[in-house]
Amino acid sequence: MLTDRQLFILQIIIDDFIRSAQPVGSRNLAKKEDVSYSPATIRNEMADLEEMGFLEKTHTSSGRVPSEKGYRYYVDHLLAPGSLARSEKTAIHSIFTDRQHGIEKAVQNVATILSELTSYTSIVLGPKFNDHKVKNLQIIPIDDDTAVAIIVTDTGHVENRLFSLPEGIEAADIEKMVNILNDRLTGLPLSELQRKIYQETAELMKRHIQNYEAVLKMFADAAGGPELGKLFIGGKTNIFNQPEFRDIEKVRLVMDMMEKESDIYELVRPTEAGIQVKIGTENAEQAMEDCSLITASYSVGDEPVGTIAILGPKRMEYSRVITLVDFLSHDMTNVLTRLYNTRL
Amino acid sequence: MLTDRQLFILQIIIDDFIRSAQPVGSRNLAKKEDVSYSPATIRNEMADLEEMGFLEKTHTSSGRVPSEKGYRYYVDHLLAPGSLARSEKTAIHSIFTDRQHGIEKAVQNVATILSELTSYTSIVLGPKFNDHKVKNLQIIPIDDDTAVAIIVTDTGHVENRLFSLPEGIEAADIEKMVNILNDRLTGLPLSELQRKIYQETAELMKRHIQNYEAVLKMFADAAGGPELGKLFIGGKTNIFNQPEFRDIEKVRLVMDMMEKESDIYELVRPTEAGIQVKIGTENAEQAMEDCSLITASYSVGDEPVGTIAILGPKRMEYSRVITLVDFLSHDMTNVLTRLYNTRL
DNA sequence: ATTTAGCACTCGGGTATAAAGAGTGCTAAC
DNA sequence: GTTAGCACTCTTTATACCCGAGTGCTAAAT
Repeated sequence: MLTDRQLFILQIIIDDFIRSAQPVGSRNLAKKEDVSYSPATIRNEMADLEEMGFLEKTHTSSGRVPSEKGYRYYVDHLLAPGSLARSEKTAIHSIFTDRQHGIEKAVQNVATILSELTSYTSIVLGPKFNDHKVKNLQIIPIDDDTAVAIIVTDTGHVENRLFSLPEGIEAADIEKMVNILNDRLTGLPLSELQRKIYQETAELMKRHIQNYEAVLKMFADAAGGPELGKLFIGGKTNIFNQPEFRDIEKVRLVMDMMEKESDIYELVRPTEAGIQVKIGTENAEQAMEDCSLITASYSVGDEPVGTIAILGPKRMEYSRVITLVDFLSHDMTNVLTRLYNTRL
Repeated sequence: MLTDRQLFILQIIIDDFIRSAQPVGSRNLAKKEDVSYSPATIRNEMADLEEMGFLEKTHTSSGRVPSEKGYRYYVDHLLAPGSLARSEKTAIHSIFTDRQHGIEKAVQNVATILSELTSYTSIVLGPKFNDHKVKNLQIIPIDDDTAVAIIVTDTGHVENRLFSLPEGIEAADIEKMVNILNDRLTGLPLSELQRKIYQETAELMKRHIQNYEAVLKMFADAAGGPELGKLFIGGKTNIFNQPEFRDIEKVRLVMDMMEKESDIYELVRPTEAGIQVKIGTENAEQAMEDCSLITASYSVGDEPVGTIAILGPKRMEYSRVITLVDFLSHDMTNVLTRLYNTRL
């Protein structure tokens, strides 16, 4: 449906626009060394490409600019697979060498480095802990009517929550409870914890502890943690560098969205595995109209547990970013899988 | 040094400029009902005020704009003490009624509500936990060479850190250690924890546990927590509403700063008690040139533990914000002091 | 049947000019 | 001491103008 020459011209136009942010005209295009057609020929092809919806004009006599459909086609069919510089690879690997600070810090670093490497905004959805298994449970009484529930997972992650103690509960009873809980629940994945608390321990507790129900209920409530991981965003202000965001209203739209965690979750919520590219209005979010989002999930074993994403202008360096995000997501998958399996 | 009339005029000019963001001219000023001088008189006074450095012109024949010195004088001498609307007071009190979610959530709410109430940007430096006392210590081994250190304070705050276990340590030894640690360190303020760990427990451990030193060292390292509380920022994008920040470069400067935690810490690091107003270049930070910052510390008992702050344009509603910040900081002090004391 | 050269036309951006509006400073009168 | 009057300044807005980059179309060249 598109001739080779049309493909070639479309590609050059988009490549050029991505670099320059300027509408590209037939004259300048013809001047490039690897282009051997006359401006007039190019104009004709451009007119056809526009008619088919791949290009647009900003006004009647301006050069051409890729349309959303144009970008889509470019991403789906024309992308030259890029490769990473050695320095980029080492930068990425270095994130995970220092393991001592725990997963959170590492994920934070991923966000920072991604945004620095791309000079776009990075979003990293930290791993969810549903699959991680309970290593240890504690109930630490704070005063007469409050206690802290602590859950340690086999990955070294610690969840804690305050909860109310019913009146008249005894320290000895709490100790007994903790023993029973640990005995029965250690090794369970967090996702099943809440469901199994009653099932596994109620019977036993009934026998040994009076008034156990109220405590157990509070503890079970506290155990119902967040389903998703934490969000990290790097390079929030990088959008200011983009010439098409000289307009303060546009910047504001994007900035406002970035402050609203729920919107960002919606954007990067893991859906399918692999790399996804959402261009402009392909994103549900209104504020993303002039932006594109490239997401990749990373996994532990075969289970996707989080997402890394790059948010940039529609005029994004798709090739570079896709290569980078792909590489990094695999790297994260490897590291996390190894980390997790050694602790099984 | 300033006549009453000059004070009066200065005040009206600043009030007006804060409202309108427009340079104010003699003609318009004279039209106000409570002004009974002719434009010419006002012009003379304005010229004097300018000569003294309280006012500035944006160009030779523009109206006057307050200088930094003008704002300073206004804040120090001319501020009409404002009062809060009932709705504002209830909004503030409501932050602390729901205590179940712990201090972090409450502080987060403070930031959000502050920014909504003022439509400026709010910064809240969460309480530091130095004074909070150790309630319970745990060491949970994760695998052969890693463990999590957990510190629970009497306020229900939980600190946790991953650390390396030396080789060949036994589970039984760890249990003994935890017992000794709890026995000796419970009740100590966090700030002294690290220092006292050796002092209080080394002797005892030497007697019962072999190879205790390596573990103790790691644990002591992990206990050295952050000195300051967490930062919360609300309404980051509110600056976009200010007409003097139509300029994308100015916005960027401020936004960049807000992404840099260390800069913000520097800005709101608690210094003296009470309310402080820093206008424009009175702030060390370059990016604050066109902004003002109003800070107030809040305390537990007599000890300041954190800061709340409002960051806005130099043309800020000083009166309103000061009243609000003052009220809120006292409210927080009361709530936290009560909370803390019941748990002593 | 393509491809290309040539040309008329369009539009945005930059510059010059003019007029309007808001404001000042100064002088002289009140 | 206060104020009216006036000349002057500077910004803003509007208008006209030209230039450059680009297009679309037609006709010639390949």
